[in-house]
Amino acid sequence: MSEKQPRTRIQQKNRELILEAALDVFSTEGFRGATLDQIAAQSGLSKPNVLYYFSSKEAIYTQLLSQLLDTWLDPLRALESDGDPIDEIVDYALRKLEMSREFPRESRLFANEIVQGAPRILDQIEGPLRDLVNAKAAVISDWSSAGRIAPVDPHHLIFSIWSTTQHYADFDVQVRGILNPEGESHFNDAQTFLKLLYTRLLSPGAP
Amino acid sequence: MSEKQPRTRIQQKNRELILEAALDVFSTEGFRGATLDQIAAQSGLSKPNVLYYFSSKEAIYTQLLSQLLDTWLDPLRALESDGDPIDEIVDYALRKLEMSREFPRESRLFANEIVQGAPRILDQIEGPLRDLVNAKAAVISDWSSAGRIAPVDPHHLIFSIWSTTQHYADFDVQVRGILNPEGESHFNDAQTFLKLLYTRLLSPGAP
DNA sequence: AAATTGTTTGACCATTTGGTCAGGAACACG
DNA sequence: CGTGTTCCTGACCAAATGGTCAAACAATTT
Repeated sequence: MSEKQPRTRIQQKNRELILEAALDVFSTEGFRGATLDQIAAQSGLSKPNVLYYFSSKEAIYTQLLSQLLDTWLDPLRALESDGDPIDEIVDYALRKLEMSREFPRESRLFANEIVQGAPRILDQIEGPLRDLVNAKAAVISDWSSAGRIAPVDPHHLIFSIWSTTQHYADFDVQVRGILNPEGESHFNDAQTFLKLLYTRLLSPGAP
Repeated sequence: MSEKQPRTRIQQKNRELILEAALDVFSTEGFRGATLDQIAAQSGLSKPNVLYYFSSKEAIYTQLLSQLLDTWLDPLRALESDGDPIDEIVDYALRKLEMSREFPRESRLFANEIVQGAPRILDQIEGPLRDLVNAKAAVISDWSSAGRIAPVDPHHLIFSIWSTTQHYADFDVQVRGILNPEGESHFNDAQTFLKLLYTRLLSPGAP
């Protein structure tokens, strides 16, 4: 299913060039909106040359997408049932926020795909992603019924972590437009805020 | 700047038909990804006829966008400094969630535009939106320093409300893919969760 | 150096796309 | 009814787009 793996240095290098350029383009234009000419220009290669390394526009896109999905879930995988529940969840949120800071293009690529109906990733969502989420939701659920954190719906907790953290990558323009200063200090404020948000939510207390 | 207003019933009706169809198409494909043929087909009119009512693809899009932005901020406008602070904020979040349930296409249209860099709405964001947010942030800030709610960064509070609520419209496919049941009951669960989230965050207590 | 294999390109193609236009059909109204 | 206005369409166009291909160019191997 995936593209044949590189045999020469040139192949290695040019594939990376293309994927890098394609990430730029797809993440800001979506699949349909992106053009091979843009990707070619951005990567410094000619269009036929791009198609020498990838069989089609779609091949580049799905390659990017499948590469991405795996890394994307690492922060959630790292949530362990051993540690302190609140720390684990807060840390998960902060790790996710960090990914938004480090890899905003990847986040936007994903956002574009999902907003537009996830036409070429739906099975990944209903398969592996769903399983992972259910597993971790079970862990949280256990913490909850053991009284170690305040009761919450674990699925919606996870959704809220996704949305609040990805927001800083996906809606970056909006965030910047409202907090006019150019500085990136708002990521620190976001960190503080999220720590607060989930600590207060989960600290045992009210029903 | 806006299209001349309708003079006949036919104009009225067909404009609405077009905008309705265009909302469908633009919200799932983004501006570049959408085509006039799709909009024409969806609206049941011929392509030249669509262009009889709107001067260009872009004209349809910007019309939709400017119409939208106004209604979109109503829930925030309704946040009053009079009422009980926590109720006001929780109610705001619930109103916003309700909009995600009622107008998911509008939410997705907006999401597409922002994710792709807000090329034709940036000034609206840096202008009116920014002003409104700052005004309401000031209100929240006052509540905060009066000790009526626990201290929080008001801007990031607002961002978190936007993201958590819009998530249910914009990432609908993902949400459904994970909570496999077809039923829409998850909106009720979301409501409960958000009520909890913001009540716990804002109830005076911890630093 | 010749032969083989891998890389790059200019020219080309079919289709799609946003948009135009001349004229016809439907409607309004005196 | 007739005449002006609004509405609608088929035919058309130029540009953009995804993709192909034969041939030129480099690298590598023998």
